[in-house]
Amino acid sequence: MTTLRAEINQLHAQVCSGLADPNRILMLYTLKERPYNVTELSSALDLPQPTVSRHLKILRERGMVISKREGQAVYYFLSDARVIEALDLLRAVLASSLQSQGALAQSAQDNESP
Amino acid sequence: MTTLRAEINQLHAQVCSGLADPNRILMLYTLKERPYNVTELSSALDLPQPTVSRHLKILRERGMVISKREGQAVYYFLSDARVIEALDLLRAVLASSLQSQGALAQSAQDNESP
DNA sequence: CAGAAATATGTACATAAGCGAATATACTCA
DNA sequence: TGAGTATATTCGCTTATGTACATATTTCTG
Repeated sequence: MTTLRAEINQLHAQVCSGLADPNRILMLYTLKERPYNVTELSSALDLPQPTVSRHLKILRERGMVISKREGQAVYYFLSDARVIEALDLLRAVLASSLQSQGALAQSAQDNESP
Repeated sequence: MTTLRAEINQLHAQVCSGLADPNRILMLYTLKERPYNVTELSSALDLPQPTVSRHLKILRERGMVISKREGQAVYYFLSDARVIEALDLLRAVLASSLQSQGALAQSAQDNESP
């Protein structure tokens, strides 16, 4: 299906590419707890303000966070908790993967210098 | 927590970065149905064989697919169905996002040349 | 063992992406 | 309106990533 390819291109361009940076993932997990404005997020994550602003822009353009101005501050909200659900699933995948690798390392060790 | 940051760095490096290319996402969805060898996948997705091989290497290094040699062919298997679950969640996020945008476009149209 | 088939890798190149530093814009309040 | 605070953007640079093409490697078969 050319339709599937198109849908997946959009999935990548609009969502997955938003997860293609560790700082952005960290931001999403941070915003899961409560909304932050840029300065708060900047100091909470110990990242330069322009860096935070740039990443937030990327997440906003992809519809993964929502911004709301309150006076001089702009607060950012996680727009869809399912993003966190997805990330948690991927963390579970990672955990399994690490466990498998560990098991392999173990069996390799068993076979070491026999 | 520096621990959270470390874990998320690993999550990104090992899993999320594997999803940072539309062809790889397409490959994962394809392998969800059944195992494919490189040639089959290459022709099924209409991608050059070296391209497919390279992407598969990336997915394999991240533990997202498993390879098994059968004669001259190397078959690739999806290693963890939760990757697909996560992608489906992200597709749902995308769908909601598009719907919101659509609603916004609609209300913008309502306010058009009043 | 030679040749074919399947897969992996090396190289070169183009492009995308992130970052630091500086600067611009938006908003508030005296 | 002008200073101060918060946020966004631009510029220059560096690094990372994907691809095409050619080639190497592995495995099977005769």
